[in-house]
Amino acid sequence: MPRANDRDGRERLIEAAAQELWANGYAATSPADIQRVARAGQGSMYHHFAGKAELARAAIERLARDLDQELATALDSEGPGLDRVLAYLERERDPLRGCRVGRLTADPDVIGQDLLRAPITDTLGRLQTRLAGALADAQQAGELDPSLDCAAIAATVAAVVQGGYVLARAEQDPAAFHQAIKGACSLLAIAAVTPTNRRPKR
Amino acid sequence: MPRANDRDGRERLIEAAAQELWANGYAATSPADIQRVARAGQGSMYHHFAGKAELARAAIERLARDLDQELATALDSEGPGLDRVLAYLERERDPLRGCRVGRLTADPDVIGQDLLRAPITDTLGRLQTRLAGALADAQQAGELDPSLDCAAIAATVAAVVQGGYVLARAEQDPAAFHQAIKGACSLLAIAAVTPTNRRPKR
DNA sequence: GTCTATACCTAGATAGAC
DNA sequence: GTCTATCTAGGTATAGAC
Repeated sequence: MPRANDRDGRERLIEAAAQELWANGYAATSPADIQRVARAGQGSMYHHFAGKAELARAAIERLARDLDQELATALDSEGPGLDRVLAYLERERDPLRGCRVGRLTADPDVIGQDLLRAPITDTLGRLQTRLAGALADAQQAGELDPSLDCAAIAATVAAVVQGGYVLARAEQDPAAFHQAIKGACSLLAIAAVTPTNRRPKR
Repeated sequence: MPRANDRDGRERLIEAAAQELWANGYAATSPADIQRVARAGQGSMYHHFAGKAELARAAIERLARDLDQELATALDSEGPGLDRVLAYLERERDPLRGCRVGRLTADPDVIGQDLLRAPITDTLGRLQTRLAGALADAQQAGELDPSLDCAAIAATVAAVVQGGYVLARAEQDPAAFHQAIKGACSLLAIAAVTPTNRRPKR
């Protein structure tokens, strides 16, 4: 029975693979890298997993599950819908590290294998569903312009975060990420204070 | 002197490398791949370039220059500032293919070598400068809420596009990209129609 | 400039001992 | 379960002929 601070080899391999995938992506991560980080040998890895792809699958599911749980905590909380969306945008992050889930979409080997891509599709899909729900709450409460398409705004909000990582990595400067977030918040603020009956009914 | 339709080996190598980098990224692109696409041998490639990194450098500069020129045409045109920003957002793209420049930020080998990263930094930086300029024009013309920080909104707009690619690739569906764009356009539309004197001067 | 041959290393995986 | 040895293919680069 595995203990928290003395995990068995299988668990160490999954966590090492997750860490390497986050840092380097799939193509640039080799089984040897993972074994070194996990302090496990070849035999151990190939005993627990059929190969690189299967270990990556477990690691991606882990990364996706962890992020999904964090987002559930952040977004399904109590409080006004708009506050939840803004809190998501302003969540503490390490911009230069990139999104542990979104960054894998750059890897053709990941995108091309349904088993590897599915956790990514799910997590980013659930994120957008949560955001859209919070935005709908905001509209219900009269906090947000009711003419807006919640699903579209949710996609925009998720995209700003994913794209913010891209800009920050391109400039090697976290400020680029924060700029993009700031702009998104200010646009939402305007959509929030706009009178709901700005447009005539016909 | 090279002709357009019978380019020399060097040119074919650069274009093949650019194509492979766009499709697969740096780590997953091998010299052999490039040679096959370029219909060039080992000797040819190593005659023209010192190695994979140098060829990639030429290819990334090519990709970045081409995109930069396209964006200059699209964004430095005549016309109202806000129209130019919306035209940029609605530019025709292949969402599943990803951004030829932005996608390279996922590659640690690219981000980690200044010579490979510089064209990416430049092109995305110039994009944001152009967007900020168009937004400032819009503010000058009274088309856009003057309380907005143009640089921040420019970063947001650029991020929505980059992130839209991520979402589309995650879902393997171009609709995800278009949703994110649609939301951004509708937020800008609200910021556009908001009266400029909504906030009292003091 | 381009070709072929060669070299060395790593990726990825298997086999069998313990 | 983990270890070591081994294997094949491919990545990356060099050498020298043409």
